[in-house]
Amino acid sequence: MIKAIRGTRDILPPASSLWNHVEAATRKVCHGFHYQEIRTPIFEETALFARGVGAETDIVSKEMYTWDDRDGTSITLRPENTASVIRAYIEHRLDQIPGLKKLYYIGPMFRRERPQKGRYRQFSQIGAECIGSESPVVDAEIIELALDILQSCGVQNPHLLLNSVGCPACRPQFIEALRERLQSVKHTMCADCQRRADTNALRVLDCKVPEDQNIIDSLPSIQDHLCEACSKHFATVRTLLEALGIDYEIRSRLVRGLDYYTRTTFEVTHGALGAQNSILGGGRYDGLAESLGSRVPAPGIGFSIGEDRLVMAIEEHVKAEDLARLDVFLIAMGDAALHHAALLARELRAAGASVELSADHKVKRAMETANKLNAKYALILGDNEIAAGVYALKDMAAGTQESLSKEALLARFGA
RNA sequence: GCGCGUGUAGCUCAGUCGGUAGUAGCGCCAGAUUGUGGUUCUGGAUGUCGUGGGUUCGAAUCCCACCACGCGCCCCA
Repeated sequence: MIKAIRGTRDILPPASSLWNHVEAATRKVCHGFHYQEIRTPIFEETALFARGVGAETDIVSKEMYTWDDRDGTSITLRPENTASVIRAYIEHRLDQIPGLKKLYYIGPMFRRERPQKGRYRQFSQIGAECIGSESPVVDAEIIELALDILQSCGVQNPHLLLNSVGCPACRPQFIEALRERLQSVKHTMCADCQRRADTNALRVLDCKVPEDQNIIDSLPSIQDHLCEACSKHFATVRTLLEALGIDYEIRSRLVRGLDYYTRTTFEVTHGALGAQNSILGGGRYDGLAESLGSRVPAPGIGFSIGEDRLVMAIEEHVKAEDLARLDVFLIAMGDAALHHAALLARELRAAGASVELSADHKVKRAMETANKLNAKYALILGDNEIAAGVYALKDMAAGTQESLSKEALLARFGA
């Protein structure tokens, strides 16, 4: 048997209704903030990600699905979408269009990692980007958007972590200070940290080994090394978030894995997700456009939500079965009734109801099916009803049945 | 990519010291007289024991490899 390949999966009903629920809620919230959808290709030239995400990152150096096209061009399935969005922004000269570019996307991404709970090789991200402004107002707003999406999808108790990673003017100095300090203490740390101290000093801050935590707490904080402009920017973001009533935790150890981030970075974690407890990550990327070869600057900020993880976070209390609930199981008895029932089904659907027409001839069998499908109502249409000009509507949960005129029936479903 | 664990019916699982698979539960199908489900009762179907090798007279059981999933590491959504 051929099976879905490692790290990919089928999303079947009724679980797929959770995904629809999440995506519908996202679109609605995005509309409220006047973000509009952008759809970019799921594969791009490899160079886009190498330059955008950073050739030294794990994503680019070992996790991409890459192959050579027939003309020799190196092609890669997108591992994330921000680089593509900025590419589209530059390519189509969106900077020439008035106003800030506020874009959102929903779609699959690909990374060749070891699959785990909440980590797949094909996974879906919901993200948004606001391009064209360096203002901290935009930072606060996009964080608000991100949290609104989570909330409207039904995520309970999201935890917002906030940091600033500085800019090309101040971050190198911080890294230097960090590296210097590590030289004197790294021999007391775990093997991984000793390695990171030389290769990627920022990563030491992310270490989860309990014995290392005291040392890490004593390391220099980037908060103390921000330049004046970054410091002011960050202070304004915090003030705005507080004005919006958004709770956050400063996590000066929060460093992100993508090279393009500057200034504000943030992450949302959620319990009950296991080791992959990060549900959302984002940040500002003021230099990304230039590093992709743009002649015009395109400062921006964005985030992406792991849709698989988002669904996982809500499936305990948002029931997929209820989202895809069948309203009416329509039971027709006899050929005359069947003709009648098909037309009635059409009217009920027009009124907004979810309707299935029974294929069973025996009422008993049809009722059994209605029960198994968890229909709200069984609607019985036979010779008796046709003669009397009424419809027998049975409430499956209550077990009660009533005779209704067509008008009363349609009114029941909001027509 | 590394370490640990798991893999038997559609699902959850039992299976002794290696002796040729279970009346198991749930689900599914069919019945219990003619237009009414859920509870109950009766009957029934379904397995390459993850895959491929090896050891053995004999392997679901022991060994090896591979695959998939889970947990952790790395890293990240």
